Amino acid sequence: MMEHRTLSLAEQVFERLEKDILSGTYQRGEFLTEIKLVNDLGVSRTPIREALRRLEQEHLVELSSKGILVVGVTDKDLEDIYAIRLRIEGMASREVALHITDEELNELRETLELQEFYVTKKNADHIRGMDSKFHKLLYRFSRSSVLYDTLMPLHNKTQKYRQKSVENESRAAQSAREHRAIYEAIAAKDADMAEKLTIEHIENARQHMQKRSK
Amino acid sequence: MMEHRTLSLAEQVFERLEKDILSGTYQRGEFLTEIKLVNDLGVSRTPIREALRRLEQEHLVELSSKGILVVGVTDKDLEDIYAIRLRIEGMASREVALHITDEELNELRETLELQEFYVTKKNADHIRGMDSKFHKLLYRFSRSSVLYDTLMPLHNKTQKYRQKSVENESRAAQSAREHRAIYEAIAAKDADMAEKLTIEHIENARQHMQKRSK
DNA sequence: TGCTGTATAATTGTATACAATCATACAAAA
DNA sequence: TTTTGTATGATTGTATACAATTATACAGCA
Repeated sequence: MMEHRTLSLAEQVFERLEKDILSGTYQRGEFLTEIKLVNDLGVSRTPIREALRRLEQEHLVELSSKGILVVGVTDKDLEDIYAIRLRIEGMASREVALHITDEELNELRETLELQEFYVTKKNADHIRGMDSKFHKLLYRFSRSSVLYDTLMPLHNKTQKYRQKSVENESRAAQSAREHRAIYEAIAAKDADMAEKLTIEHIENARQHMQKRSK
Repeated sequence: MMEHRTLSLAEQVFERLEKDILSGTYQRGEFLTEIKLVNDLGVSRTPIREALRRLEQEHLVELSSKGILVVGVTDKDLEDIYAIRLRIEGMASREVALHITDEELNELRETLELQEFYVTKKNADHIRGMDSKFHKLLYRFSRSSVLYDTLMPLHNKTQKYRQKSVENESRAAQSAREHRAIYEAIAAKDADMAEKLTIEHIENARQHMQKRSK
């Protein structure tokens, strides 16, 4: 396992497994056992079990006496996720526009500029990283832990779709432009506009996803 | 610890701690340690730690090297929760109306009738139990695990408020009437009506809460 | 053939010992 | 007085042994 000290093994195992499930390394329907994970990850069962409890809570695995069933994210889940985000993610941006500080605005801008940079460089992984960070910052700057806790898992579960999405150059560029528009509305403290643009951004992502899956 | 076999100790500890935090037995701001919980609950640290990881995920506690900080639910959280439920809980009822089976309809009706019975008996604890079950059934019958996983923790966190709410006879009776109206719309497979009535129900609960807290 | 009981193996569940980390108090020095 | 170092104790982090449960295969029997 990696060598970030300060992150407990349980934490590292959680992130690794979450990533591997969301990215498809562990396939939906696959069966695992704790012992297999001990061998794969080189840590004892204790941190693995603690990570599995959290993954179960996120509905990414189901635990039973038979073993660990990888659940992952279905196409139906993705549709439901976008339907929900369409209804509440605008709330977050509204709150951000109302309360953001200069320092937070800088962090948001730097993230956006990096995203735009990676779009010109056509680096899909980094684009997705910055796309993710932009949304995560919005959730945090909403100053609502409830919104954060609700939206983060929903956003995370779209990872596999977004990976494909950013590999599409025109969608990646469009997405960055939409982020910039949201950023400008927030910088102008225009809450109505920030909310409206965020809803449109989610709606565009949803339509792009549905178009792809046909 | 209790004697429900089939539920693991980790599961029981999670439910017990969740209940004690949501009901206020453990107060917000209070510090716990794993050893204290070992003594309080009479089980070893292993199941306690697994439960704590889940509680941390739900943002009911914060874990650090100092110990376990009880976070609980603030008034601000409650406002955010109702704002979110107002936007998505109607979605769930709509899906229920579109897909419910006769058997599920029976279960919903029996839950509703029990709630009405306990309202006449003025049994606040049981009213809240049935109120909770009604919502939980709606989430389940929506056939969307994403909606279920999103709405359940939000609903659970309103427990302390709802306890006060059902102790108010007129609000308890009104809430039961609203549930009946939602049930009738679902039974008639009227998705638009089910959605509309659910939104109104949440809005009423929210207004009642805000009135109380003044 | 199909059912049922039972032995066995695989898996998770739990407790506990020990390691590592971290907070704290306090003393020493600047 | 303030800062810094350090010892101590408290707490969490991790590994592992053992218990309990459960799935499975298979033999025996109707």
